[in-house]
Amino acid sequence: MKNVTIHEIARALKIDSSTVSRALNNSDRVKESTKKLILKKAEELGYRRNVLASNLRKRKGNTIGVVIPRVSRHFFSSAIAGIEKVAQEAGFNVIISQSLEQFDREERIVENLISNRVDGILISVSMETKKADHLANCIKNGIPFVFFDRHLEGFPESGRVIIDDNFGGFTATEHLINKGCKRIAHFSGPQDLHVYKNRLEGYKKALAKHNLAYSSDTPSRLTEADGTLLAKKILKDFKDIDGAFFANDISAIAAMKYLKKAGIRIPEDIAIVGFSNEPMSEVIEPSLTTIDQSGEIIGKKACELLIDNIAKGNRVFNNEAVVFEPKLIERDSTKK
Amino acid sequence: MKNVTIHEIARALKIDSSTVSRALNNSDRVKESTKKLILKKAEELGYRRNVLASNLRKRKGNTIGVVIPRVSRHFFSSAIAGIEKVAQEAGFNVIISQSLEQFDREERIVENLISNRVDGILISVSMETKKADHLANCIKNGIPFVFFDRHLEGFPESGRVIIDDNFGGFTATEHLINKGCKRIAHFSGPQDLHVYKNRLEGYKKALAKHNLAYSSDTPSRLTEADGTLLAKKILKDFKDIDGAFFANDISAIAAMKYLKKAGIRIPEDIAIVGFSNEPMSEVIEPSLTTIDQSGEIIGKKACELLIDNIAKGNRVFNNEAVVFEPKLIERDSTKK
DNA sequence: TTGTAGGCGTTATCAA
DNA sequence: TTGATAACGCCTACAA
Repeated sequence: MKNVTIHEIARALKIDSSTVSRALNNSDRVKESTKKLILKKAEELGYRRNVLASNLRKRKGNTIGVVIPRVSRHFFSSAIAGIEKVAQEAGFNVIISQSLEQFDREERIVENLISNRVDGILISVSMETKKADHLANCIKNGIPFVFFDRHLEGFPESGRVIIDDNFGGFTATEHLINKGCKRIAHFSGPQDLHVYKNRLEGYKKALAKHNLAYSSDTPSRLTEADGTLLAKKILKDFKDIDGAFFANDISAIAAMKYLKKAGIRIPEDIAIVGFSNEPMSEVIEPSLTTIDQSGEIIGKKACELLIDNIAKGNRVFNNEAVVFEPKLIERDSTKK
Repeated sequence: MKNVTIHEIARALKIDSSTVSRALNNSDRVKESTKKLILKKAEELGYRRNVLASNLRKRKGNTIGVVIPRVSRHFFSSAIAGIEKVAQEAGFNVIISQSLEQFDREERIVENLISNRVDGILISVSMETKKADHLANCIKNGIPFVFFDRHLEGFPESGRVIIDDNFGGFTATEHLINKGCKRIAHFSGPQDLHVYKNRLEGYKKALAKHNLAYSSDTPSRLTEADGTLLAKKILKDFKDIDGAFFANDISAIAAMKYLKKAGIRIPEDIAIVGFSNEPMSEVIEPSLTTIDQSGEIIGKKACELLIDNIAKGNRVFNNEAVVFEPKLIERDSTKK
């Protein structure tokens, strides 16, 4: 399986490979006529630049690594869409990997990206991530990264693009209050992640503002199974609530399914608000009131910031914290 | 930003870099004691193998490229899960790219993968894909690929892992017939793709078997918007149908939403069957009867086949066509 | 068990 | 405008 190289083109044309290289890179230091000749011969021989060799020589590969919990979550797949758009325009390739919410997977992925000499990393950390040695490694290796959505503290070098989860939690909760709910429960996620901690804070703030009692369960991982479990708990331990704010849609929807089967009327008995605006939330009945995070915009912005930092050649990092304001999407699960 | 190389380790230890290389590759042709020494020094210096250089030298990169229409479709994200599992065990990296159903994107992606010298490609083609020059290019460059789900004809070199869409279409349609439907419409996808053509064939076969009349619309791309459009057409041109088989869940669900608003009762007025078993199909009311494609199993099998072919060093390709039988998931949208 | 030497395919620097 | 040469970092015959 012989691969055509610049040397073969050079040999065929009886010129030097360095000239071929220049021509293929469209340098202006090569005569137009020979350039044409070279391009033609390259086409003819089916030449294809060996990106590995080129990157090795240039010590960079024009590649951005993206690390997310899972591609199947709507927020993340929209973020990817935004990232790819920006990256492509700037001539970067994108490598996507999913941690599946597992810290060890996340570690391996980041190690791998470093080893592959990516130019930068966009990351939304897993639910298990508490330490950040793997990210410290990036810095050590001169690879800039930008957090989006789920971030960690302690990285003055790196930017982050997030939403105001505190505001989101506050808005969700106050919406329930405005609808007349008096006993509102909140079901949160891992508190090591700011997104969940802040949603909880926002919830508390809204309660405090309106002088209502606090009623929250221990945080879960907010999977579908967790949602079902939480619904059972509601029927057992939170029997008197009239409103519930779930920290994501997946758990909220699973809970709704269970509660409906148990004869609880939504929103009459319990009004419900989710978080993320998964496509499913529009489909379930009653449709689920939720908070939209506009993943595509966040992805775009994060990618811009990263490319900016890559361009800066990691001298002075742009460690901006861009914060978007999430939007309440009012639907039937709170329509009283 | 100095990167630690094997040479620096060698210099620090006053030995040759080739010994270092051997030690780092855990060769048994280096004394245990020096190996220990080298590993320790490597750790100490924060050495990290330059995968680019290593791959260049070895002329292969232990990487599999995956090309799919979109990550946000349940079938594809489950397929990815299966692929990653198998790939990881075999020590391969996985690069995921989405064509977004656009042929030119798909072409670019494949070109890119070839340029990056991936060891093999797993692909499920876009709805726009009719030609396959880009894949012929893979063969020409000695890169094996395996189709999964959406495949093309004319590649005797490459295997494929698919489901029996004909059977799926037949099963879906006969299910409607068994439920008492007499006038069943089918809404298909691009006929260049075998999956949709075969689902249509299966539909026809079931009708023929039961002596029922055929009633199908021109194929669409089966997006959400298409689903809404199809629902409008049903109200206008297919007013008398009592059953509908959609070639995917996304369009079926969009249609259901519209029909419900228009006062059509499901399944009483029209029974509906989708295809793919998207998570949403379980959530909508009535829950949607559909055909499950078991993405993870397909992904796994496809990846195994590919790795098999990679191992064969593209001498004799395993061009097996593995066909899985899809399963009907009966839900409320056909419960008469 | 270790060292020597050369090359994977490109690109950058210098000289012509 | 072109050519010669070295280097990017690693691996692997071959020799010692």
